[in-house]
Amino acid sequence: MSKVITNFKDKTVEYEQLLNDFKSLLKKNSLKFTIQREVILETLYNSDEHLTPESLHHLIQETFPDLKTGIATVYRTLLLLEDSNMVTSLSFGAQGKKYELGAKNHHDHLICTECGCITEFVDEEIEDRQENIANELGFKMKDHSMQIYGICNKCQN
Amino acid sequence: MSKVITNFKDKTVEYEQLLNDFKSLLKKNSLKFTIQREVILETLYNSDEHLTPESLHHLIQETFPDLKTGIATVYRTLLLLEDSNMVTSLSFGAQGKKYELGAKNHHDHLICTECGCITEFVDEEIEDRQENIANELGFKMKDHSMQIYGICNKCQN
DNA sequence: GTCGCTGCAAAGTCTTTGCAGAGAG
DNA sequence: CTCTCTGCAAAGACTTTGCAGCGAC
Repeated sequence: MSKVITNFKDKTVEYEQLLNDFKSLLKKNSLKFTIQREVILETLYNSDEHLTPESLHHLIQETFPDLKTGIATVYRTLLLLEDSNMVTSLSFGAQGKKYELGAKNHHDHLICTECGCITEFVDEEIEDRQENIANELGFKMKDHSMQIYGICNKCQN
Repeated sequence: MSKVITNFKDKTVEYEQLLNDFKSLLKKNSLKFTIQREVILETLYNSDEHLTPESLHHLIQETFPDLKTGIATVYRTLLLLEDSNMVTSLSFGAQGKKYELGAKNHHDHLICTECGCITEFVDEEIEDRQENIANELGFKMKDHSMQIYGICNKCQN
């Protein structure tokens, strides 16, 4: 049975925990914990959306108008977070990537081609099959992504 | 049981057929059949690789040195073919898209993160589940794509 | 204090577009 | 002939990089 994930962040990862992970990561690599990096992590955490670097940047500017965060820092931090597997990126047909927190909370995506909205879900059956397929073909699986494109409930009206 | 697709093009779509489809498509939209468009379709057909616009362009320049095909025409034709569902594009983590012929021969992809090679496969079980999941969530499915990332057999050595 | 980080702007990529001449129908 | 295509080069969109001053540790 597949399961729609509506509030997985609250259930599985507390912000405190996330922040600590981030700090450990930074310390381990002799990197510095800056206000910009914190704000980026926090904004990603508080957003239910899948954000592009640009939309994330806008959101930060709105939420923290006093902090002049440059788009370059957003890009740099997203790369850092992605390399550390703290965020995952989705590439779409068009241009640009969208980022979301939490590779640990694996899930796949239903993407509406009308309004661009994204619904997340997990299906154990598919997860298992993917692993099996990779094995069958001599592939050492590291990750996977699945997108279903279609028209969401709202847009069908 | 999943199935690796090794030579699906030969088995399912003849080039003649493909070319005719393309010509019909063009005629239907009052577009013209040009040598550049033919060469692009033919090169896509003859290649087993998933091609980027740039690699396709290079390949064409090598194969048809007399024909000065511009990269812009390659982009324009790929967009045309994609809009008409004659080719499908894959977006990767990095930048750029790769194109392949034949939306009709649906299959998913195993992508090696080391060498970038792509193995195609079909798994009925997953195909069915995807359809079901979309239905369960009130989604009218139009298309889907699935990629498994990992390390291929060769690169494990 | 040191050394990494930031914002800015410049430089890179990749892709799209405008245009005048070429070519398909 | 007409109207679309093409190649070229310029423009655009998105992302990365260099640098000088700033700030975490």
